[in-house]
Amino acid sequence: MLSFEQELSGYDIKKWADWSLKLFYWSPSFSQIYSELKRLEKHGYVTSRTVMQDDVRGKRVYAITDTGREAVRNWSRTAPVEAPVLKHGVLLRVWLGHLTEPERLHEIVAEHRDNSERRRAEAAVDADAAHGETAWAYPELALKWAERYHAAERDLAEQMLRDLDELAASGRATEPVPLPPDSPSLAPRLPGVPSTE
Amino acid sequence: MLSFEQELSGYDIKKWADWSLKLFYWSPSFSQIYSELKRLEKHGYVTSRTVMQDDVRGKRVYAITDTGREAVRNWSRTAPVEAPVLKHGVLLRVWLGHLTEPERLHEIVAEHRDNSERRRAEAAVDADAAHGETAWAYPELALKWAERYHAAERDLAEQMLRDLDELAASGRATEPVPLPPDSPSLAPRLPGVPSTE
DNA sequence: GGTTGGTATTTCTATTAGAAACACACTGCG
DNA sequence: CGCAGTGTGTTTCTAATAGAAATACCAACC
Repeated sequence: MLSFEQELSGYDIKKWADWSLKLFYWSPSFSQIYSELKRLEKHGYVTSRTVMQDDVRGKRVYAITDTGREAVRNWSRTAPVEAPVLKHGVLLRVWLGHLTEPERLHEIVAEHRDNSERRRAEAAVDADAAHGETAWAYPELALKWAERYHAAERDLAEQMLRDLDELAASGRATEPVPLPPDSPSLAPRLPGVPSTE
Repeated sequence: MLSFEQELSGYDIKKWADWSLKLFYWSPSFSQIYSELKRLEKHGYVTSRTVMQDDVRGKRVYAITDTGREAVRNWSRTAPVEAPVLKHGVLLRVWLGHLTEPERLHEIVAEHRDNSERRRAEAAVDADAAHGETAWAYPELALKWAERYHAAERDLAEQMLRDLDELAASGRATEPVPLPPDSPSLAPRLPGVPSTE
């Protein structure tokens, strides 16, 4: 992110990542960002200086070095093309469809479809904001890709709803045994169990 | 995975996850699987027994308990619908397009398009293998979804290639300064630097 | 005057990945 | 026969990453 040639603090990076990077990559945690910046500086890939905001408060901003720029450029050009990593909780629950009543499963997928459409619209707004700025030509391409990606995700959910309906109509959907009203529950966390005793 | 009612060892789970779950979720590591099975057993969600394969060697297989089945069922029905997590290295490199020569970027995206088509075809084969088995009705739906997902990913890559060509034609693609032949390199790891001194 | 919210960073714990080591069985090959 | 390679099955170690909380200070708002 520093290769865009602006001085950034750890906090700046987190905000920017949440806003932009998040559309096609996970946004790293604060602890990750701050420790990584220190490591990058130790290796000479970035330098830092303290900017005073008033008499008392300062913040540390980082800038990329020539070494760092060449290193990240070299990475981007030569790293192997790897498969995207996906963690799709909704699909996991479809895969485990035998656990859920067909109507509830339908609801879950429908909610995902609606969320996808909302995310598509958000990406469209961001892509418009970047439009025309030469400095943001590539980020704009990524945003346009994100817009289409979420549209595809929405359509895939729509098709899944049809598949689920068809399965229910065919009678091959196995209804699970009903739960007692106060069944023990895993916290909504995946894939493990809560670490609490 | 144990809710499919088969006794499985940690090794079985890893193999199955690599084969099937991987299409829409990450496949957990061995260390994660084995420690999680122990924790699940401590909480009473699974039980285990040792199966002797010959006089010397045995393996530990796990089975879900009633408590465990109700817990995972409850999770699947009530967990909030969360956004899928995506880590798309190729898109990250497009976003950082100012670092790479346009021709090289084109190659990277083209390779990703080809990989997506290959993965689509693989999912199609697996979906056929599951076809018709009532016990695998939901996994089959997930596989069909994966097939369409990879087709969409392929098409999005194709469209990205057109966008890249258009950007290059417009002259707004900023060619990076050439690298000296022996530039320092980051290991192909993201987003940090290698931890070696 | 007190609450809320934003900036900015550190620290702690838990989760997860990844590699390696270990042990044994089976197969193919010279 | 010996032996390399491959697959099953599990454990252990280290590193990476997430997530929450704590700390501070300032500004805006009621």
